[in-house]
Amino acid sequence: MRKLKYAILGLINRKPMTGYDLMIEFDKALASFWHAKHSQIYPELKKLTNENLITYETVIQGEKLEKKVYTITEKGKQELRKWILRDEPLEPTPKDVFRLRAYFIELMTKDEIIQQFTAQLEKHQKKLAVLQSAMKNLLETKDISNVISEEFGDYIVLKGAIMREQAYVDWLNECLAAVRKSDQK
Amino acid sequence: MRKLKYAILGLINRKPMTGYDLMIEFDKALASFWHAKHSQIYPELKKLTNENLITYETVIQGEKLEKKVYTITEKGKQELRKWILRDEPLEPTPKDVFRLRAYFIELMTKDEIIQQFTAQLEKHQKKLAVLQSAMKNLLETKDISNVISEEFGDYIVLKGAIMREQAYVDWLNECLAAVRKSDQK
DNA sequence: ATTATACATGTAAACATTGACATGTTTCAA
DNA sequence: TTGAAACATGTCAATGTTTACATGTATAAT
Repeated sequence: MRKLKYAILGLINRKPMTGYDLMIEFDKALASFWHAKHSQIYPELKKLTNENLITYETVIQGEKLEKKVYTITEKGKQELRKWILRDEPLEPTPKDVFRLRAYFIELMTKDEIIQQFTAQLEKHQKKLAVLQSAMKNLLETKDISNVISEEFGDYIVLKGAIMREQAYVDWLNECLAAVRKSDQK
Repeated sequence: MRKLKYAILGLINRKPMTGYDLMIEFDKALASFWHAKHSQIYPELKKLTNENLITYETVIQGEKLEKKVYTITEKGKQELRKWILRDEPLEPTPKDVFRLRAYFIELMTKDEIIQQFTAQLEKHQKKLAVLQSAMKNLLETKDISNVISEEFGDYIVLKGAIMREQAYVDWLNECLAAVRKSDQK
């Protein structure tokens, strides 16, 4: 499927970047739906260069530090455009270790269940708060009135991330309520 | 992390099973938060056997078809119990190809955006309907009053899957509404 | 009887991803 | 000025996952 290929192609299409820049984008803008380590990014950039989907220009930073600024080629743009319009079947549901633990709830005592779910709830609430503040910032600094724009892309994935986290928090709260009101040990 | 290890251990702990049974469980009961192909399951069963976490008994099905029914050992139970109580940091958000496409929305025209989001919405609505009917069935056939039971485990993960799908559907609807009401090409 | 589907178990190559190893420069604050 | 953090690029081994290869039995319907 080469999904990383398209993630990189899409980012470089937005604007020319180095491998390091890509790494930062994966950790910031794309963090709520994608991730890649630099050890995966650099070899993929080499591959994409060999396939003539991107090219690079070496730029000197300061005195002698070399960096490679990658730009998408026409061929790259064509492939990216073809990919974005593909209609593929729904992916299998993503793996979720906490749900796996939750499924085997019979292995815990009531106190342990409450402790596990509370800890998870706190983590997701924190994450939700971060996303909400990112949204506040986005709405203050960016114009999202144009639906066919990078800004609108930024907006909808952030909105989606918030709704997903909210659903997770709601679920954890419902589980906790059900467990707390039960009259078992 | 050996997550598959614990998924298998947890399932075999619920009741003795063959590799084939596990495969079916991954596709049915665990489908909303885990998956594994038989090509991954059989080698892992061998590994767990070598580690003395499970043992098997060969059973003849019909005339000569041999199947291996695996049972968890005391050691296996101990490791499983230790795992379920671990407090680990939040996993990175799962990858989602549709969100990746959505992020690069600037590559599409308004009509293409509507077409893409509508297709995705239909798929998630179908999935949601399947989950809801599974829930209806679960509530009719199982007693979930005991919070420390396999049935309650089945219930909460199904509930979580429904809430997650509902959030996805809501998100897609919001995106579509925003795109439709915009007055661009 | 035949045939399709489900049951049943494996291996091997390719691909995707992570974690560790490896190195060096630049910038900014104390 | 010195030290930490950020900038910058790579490789390699191990692990995780998918796809394809490979084989055979049992069961239920036609």
